[in-house]
Amino acid sequence: MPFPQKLPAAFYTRPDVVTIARDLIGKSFYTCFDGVLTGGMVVETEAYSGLNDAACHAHLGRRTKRTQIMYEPGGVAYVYLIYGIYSLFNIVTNVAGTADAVLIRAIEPTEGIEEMQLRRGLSKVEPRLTAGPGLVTQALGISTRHNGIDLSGNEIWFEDRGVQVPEDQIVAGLRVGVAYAGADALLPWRFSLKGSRWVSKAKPKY
DNA sequence: CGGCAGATCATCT
DNA sequence: GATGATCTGCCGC
Repeated sequence: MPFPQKLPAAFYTRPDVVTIARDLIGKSFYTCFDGVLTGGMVVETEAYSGLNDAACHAHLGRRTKRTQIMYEPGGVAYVYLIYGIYSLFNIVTNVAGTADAVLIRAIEPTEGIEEMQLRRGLSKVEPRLTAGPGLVTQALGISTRHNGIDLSGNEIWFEDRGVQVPEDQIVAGLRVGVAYAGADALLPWRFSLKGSRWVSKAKPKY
């Protein structure tokens, strides 16, 4: 099979959001706005499930203006503003009517590094470039105006570039910033690439 | 390096 | 009216 290959809709519509979050480690994440290509390899994700996950915005089928996009078929973006400052990017997964999503928390930069430095206001290439969910979106030029965008298009998409990540190189841990979710905060639904300096430094409150 | 205050606003109660 | 799937800068060690 020739690489690179844009991830097909079938990758996102699978039913297990936790599996999808794990599978995304090692895939490539790109944006191309006004002919400017930026991106890198996904090294950290978190899974959120509409069913049985109090940390999910769409917990128990909650439908609000903000969460409605999560009920679309897998393969579109869910982007929302947090703390009035940062846009967080998620991939909606599973079939229509379900509300699962994968938060992209960190990437290892590979394409358009200078442009990403410009967007982040950094003169050096360091983890602060893309190691965190609010930083990835800044570096890639993503904001809430991209909420709902289709990942089969040519502005925001994911690719399989043939990178093989062995199971034992993927670390499962607690999600960050979801202490409000009670027992569900203990779900090991955060995945990261072992040893990568591009994984965010944030630590779960447990 | 660790802890903490502050930024800033769309969304939801 | 309160809060958040965050990040930065400042302060003290």
